[in-house]
Amino acid sequence: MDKKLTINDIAAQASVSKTTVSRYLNGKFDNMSAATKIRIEQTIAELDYRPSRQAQALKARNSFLIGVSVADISNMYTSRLLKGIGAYFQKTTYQVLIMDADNTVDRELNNLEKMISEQVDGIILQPLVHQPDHYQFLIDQKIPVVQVDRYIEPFTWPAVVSDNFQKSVELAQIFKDKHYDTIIVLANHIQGISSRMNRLNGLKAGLNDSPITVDLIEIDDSNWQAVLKDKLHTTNRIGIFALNGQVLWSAVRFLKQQQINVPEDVGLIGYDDDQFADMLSPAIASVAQNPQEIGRTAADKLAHSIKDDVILTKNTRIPSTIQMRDSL
Amino acid sequence: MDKKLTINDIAAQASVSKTTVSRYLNGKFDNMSAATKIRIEQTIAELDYRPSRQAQALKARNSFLIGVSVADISNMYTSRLLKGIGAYFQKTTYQVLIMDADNTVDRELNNLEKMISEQVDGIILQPLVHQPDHYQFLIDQKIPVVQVDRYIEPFTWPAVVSDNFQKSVELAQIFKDKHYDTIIVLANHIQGISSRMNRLNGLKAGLNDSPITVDLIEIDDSNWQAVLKDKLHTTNRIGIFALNGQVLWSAVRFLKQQQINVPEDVGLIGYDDDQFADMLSPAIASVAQNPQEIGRTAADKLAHSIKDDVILTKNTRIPSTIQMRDSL
DNA sequence: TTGAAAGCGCTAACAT
DNA sequence: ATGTTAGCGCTTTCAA
Repeated sequence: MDKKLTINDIAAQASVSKTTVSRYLNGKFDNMSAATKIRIEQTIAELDYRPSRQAQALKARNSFLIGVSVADISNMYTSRLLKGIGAYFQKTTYQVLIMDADNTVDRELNNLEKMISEQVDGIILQPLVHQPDHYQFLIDQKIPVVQVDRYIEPFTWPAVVSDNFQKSVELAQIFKDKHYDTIIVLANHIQGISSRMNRLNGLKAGLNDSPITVDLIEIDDSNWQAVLKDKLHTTNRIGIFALNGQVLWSAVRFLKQQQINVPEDVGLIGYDDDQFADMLSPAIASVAQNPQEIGRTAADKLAHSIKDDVILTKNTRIPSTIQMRDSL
Repeated sequence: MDKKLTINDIAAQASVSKTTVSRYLNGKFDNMSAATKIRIEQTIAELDYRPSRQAQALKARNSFLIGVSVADISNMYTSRLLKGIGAYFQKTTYQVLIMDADNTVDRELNNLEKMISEQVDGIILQPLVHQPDHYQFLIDQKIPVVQVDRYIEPFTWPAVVSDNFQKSVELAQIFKDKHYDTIIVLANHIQGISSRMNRLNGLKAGLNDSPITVDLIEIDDSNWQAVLKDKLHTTNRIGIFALNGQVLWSAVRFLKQQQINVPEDVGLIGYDDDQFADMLSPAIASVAQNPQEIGRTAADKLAHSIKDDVILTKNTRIPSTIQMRDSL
């Protein structure tokens, strides 16, 4: 493999100093003769030279790198989140370093340390842990961070999330109108995940003036199916509220397998994966978030936070919508 | 914001030269007194210092960055592909720079140029264009590249793909056994996308000893629904073969809306999104690829290609499996 | 209008 | 066992 081209090669080839080439690269044409400019331009084109971002970054003391840490890269919420983030930074000089924590705390930690080593200029974080002290090392770095989807408490960094609590209050009203007796909230490990907690708490808050009871089942629990089956043995009207797409599909699969009919035997609504929910028979009601907009907004906030060196700790809520369908 | 720590800060604090610190960082303890080692260790821990990868990379003449260019980040195939790639490089010193071409040729070009500027050590590419000359600038860079999912022809870089052709031959046998008369292949723009072409051509090859005809409908064509509807007006036994997940769901939605029954009126099988296909009624048969393994394999090939500076142009096929279900 | 030289944070050859 | 020094590719004074 031949050696990489450097600014010196261009300088030599164009018979100017590298200072002048550097000026050209940075658009400083104020005091440059047209002839020189053209010569450099042609040389660069001819040799197909591209300046090293490594070296530029070293000099500039910032890397033009944005770190993005997601909980699990392989779900649709994340995909769409990344779409929003990527589309934003595409138009800028920043590159995006995406790291997948794979829902593993150690891995997230490792990823964040790598980001620091990469001298990232800012981080978008979907945190796995909700205690701020877990992230103290990051706080100490004073790198701009924007949280997405969830947040640690108390607020240390701004967060861009869905209107989880409010939407669950709305959902509570629907359950009341439809005369449900019991709501079973089905979730992954919920403790400390603010989005999930808010979905649960919003529901409880919305139902606290009614006799409707709320039960939580975490599907990380290996015998959740038995527990759920047990709860379904009643003449009460029961609704299941699945707190994310993955959990929703677990529920659908379980109900199908148990030959429990929706909505006759039990009502069902879940978060995310709206397009698929629509295609089942019966069509499943769902709460549709807007992860792409969450990503875009977070990217925008981060960019401003980097540029203005200003620390915003406000929580931004992106509206989601309840899609009513036959399952409820 | 306070200035970043450098190797000089550690050297000063620990009263050694930065060379010694550098030796410590690189694990060269051969000729280092235990006392010095401990002192440096403590200083680094105390100040929470992390060496700058920018500077290390500049010195080492490589960036420890891997560029990944995907056609569209927001679909499940891609998510799982990235999972496999990320899991592999997680264990290495490489960072992954993911860029979404958003199915736009210009954007892919822009992304690849950015990767070159970042001096990436290698690239994993899901190419949008199949003419090698479109990528000539990349070929000229002599950066190791591994293609995934599809490939340009003639082979310039190694590719890791699914066994598309072979699996379609298998599928052809199923269509024959089930006495179909006509197969409608439903796809996105197919020209030049090797994976899609191979799926179509494999089917044709498998059917060429039978009277079964094959029709292609591209859903990029705005009136594909009318065309499809028209073809369905026959007493022939028709099977629809959707070449990816997105297309499959378009088909499902169309059939549902037209109240065309599967499998009574028409047979249906599609690529990808296997878990969802399973939950519909009737359950949809599908060809399940293994994108995570494709990603892992591509990452592994790329890593070797970088390390050994060896150019492999072999095509690697990762097996997929046909999941037969009620829809066919 | 242009160039020489210093320096960004790090590594490595060559001292001692 | 440790330090001095040069240099990676670039930008930026300062000088001419």
